Amino acid sequence: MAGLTTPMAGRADVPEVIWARPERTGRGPRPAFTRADIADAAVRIADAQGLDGVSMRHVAAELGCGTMSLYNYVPRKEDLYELMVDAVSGEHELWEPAGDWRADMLRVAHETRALMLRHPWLPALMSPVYGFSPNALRYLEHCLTCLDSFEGTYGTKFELIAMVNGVVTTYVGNELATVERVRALPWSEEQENAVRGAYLGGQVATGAYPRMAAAFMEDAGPIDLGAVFQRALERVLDGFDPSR
Amino acid sequence: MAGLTTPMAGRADVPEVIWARPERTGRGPRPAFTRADIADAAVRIADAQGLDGVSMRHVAAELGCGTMSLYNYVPRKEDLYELMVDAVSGEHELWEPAGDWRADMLRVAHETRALMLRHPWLPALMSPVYGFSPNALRYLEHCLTCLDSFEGTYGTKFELIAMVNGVVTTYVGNELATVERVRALPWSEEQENAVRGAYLGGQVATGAYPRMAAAFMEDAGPIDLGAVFQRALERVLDGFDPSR
DNA sequence: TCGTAGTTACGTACAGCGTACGTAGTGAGG
DNA sequence: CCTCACTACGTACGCTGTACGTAACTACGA
Repeated sequence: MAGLTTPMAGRADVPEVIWARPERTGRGPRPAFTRADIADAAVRIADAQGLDGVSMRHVAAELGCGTMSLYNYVPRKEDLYELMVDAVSGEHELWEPAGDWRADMLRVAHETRALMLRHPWLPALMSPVYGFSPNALRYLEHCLTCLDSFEGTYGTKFELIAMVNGVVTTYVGNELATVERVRALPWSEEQENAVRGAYLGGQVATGAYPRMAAAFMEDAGPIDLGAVFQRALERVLDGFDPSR
Repeated sequence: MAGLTTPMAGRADVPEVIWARPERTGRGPRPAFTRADIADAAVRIADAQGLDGVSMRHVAAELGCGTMSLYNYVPRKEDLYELMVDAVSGEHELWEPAGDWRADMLRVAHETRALMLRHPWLPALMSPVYGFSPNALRYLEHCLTCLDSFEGTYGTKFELIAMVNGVVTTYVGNELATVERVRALPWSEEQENAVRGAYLGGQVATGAYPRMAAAFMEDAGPIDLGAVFQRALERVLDGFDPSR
């Protein structure tokens, strides 16, 4: 019933976790690339040209093989994304926790932010990808180790980790979105800001949004995204901290 | 220098906030549709077929006009998305706050969750879209009104609103991702879960992740996503609450 | 009153995408 | 040794966003 197609080849017609499939089965000519080769090529392209540059054709070209050959390694493009996320997840440093879960989780969060700033396409892939890749498991275990000193069930620990990761992804995602948008648009940042600022100012000036108007009066200095990030983290951790 | 092309028509070659452009300028034949018509058509398609169904061709067909006619109203597809987000943002009820910012923000969050469950494509559009559409401004002003009883600067209020919205988007996004993924995949949910569970169980059984293994031992009941959402919100608000 | 300029409408076309399918060649297992 | 699972990859299909050109329409300035 399921044997009508080639049994092992990764054609997309049966559920599959890519990590459960062995890289090499023995039969046939030996594959020209490893999964790591493919992931690295895709990451290289995404780092240089953004996520839009990651097409099956481009990755294949980067590897120097035919487009369709990629499908021998990766049944669907979604799996290529999973490979990419796993590859950069391997960059997480897995240090020995200091024993203070609050400080340790803060450190994890800041390192994750740095990772995402290094690979700006990562936040966009964090939500859709949910497979537990090898490096994701290692990262999760590391977070749990940081929480050894946290008094609570594993359920609560998972909720803490999910919350911190969610906040990091959201904040860095926003941080990057503004930067990337500016870089992608065919006109200058000044033009963009001028047009949007003029529109927003005009709207607020109508008097329909009195509190927004008051907020504009109050705000003076430019916002420090790093400080905003730090405050957000502190508050989230406060929400889990029974001692405060 | 910028007058080489048609001055007013929304061809994408100069920065522009779609909301600043008047729907009708006077000259030429009167437009066959309003922006609301277009937004509604797109929302209808997205609700029925998901965000992938929203292509310029499909929306045009739903409206009963040629594909390229859409570009008279919407210079780029991104603007169509902005129209969609604004349209459903109009569904936010703007009630009179009770005066307890914590309770009021909780209510806002739950209503936003309901809105997103009604329009499952919304979380996916929340991050990329950052324009201050009319209904987004109304929503923001409403949140600020809820925070009248909150002691803090407008800067802090904005951070609170951003945090709550971020948490809602993230959580509902995850909630929906699992549901949508199951619906989109060509095999059954049981098959999917069996395959992924077997893989995950195998990994944990290797002993490489002792805390993950312990967590699996502990967990018993199925997780109630609504309760997880509620707890996350409470904790986030705790982080902003000086009285706790 | 009449041109004309600024619009609307839309067909055609292009480059790019993911990927189904078919075929040819390779090499280990029964 | 034969067979069969695998690798490799060219071709092709249906889909996408959208640049461009043309024709019809209408409000405004002269």
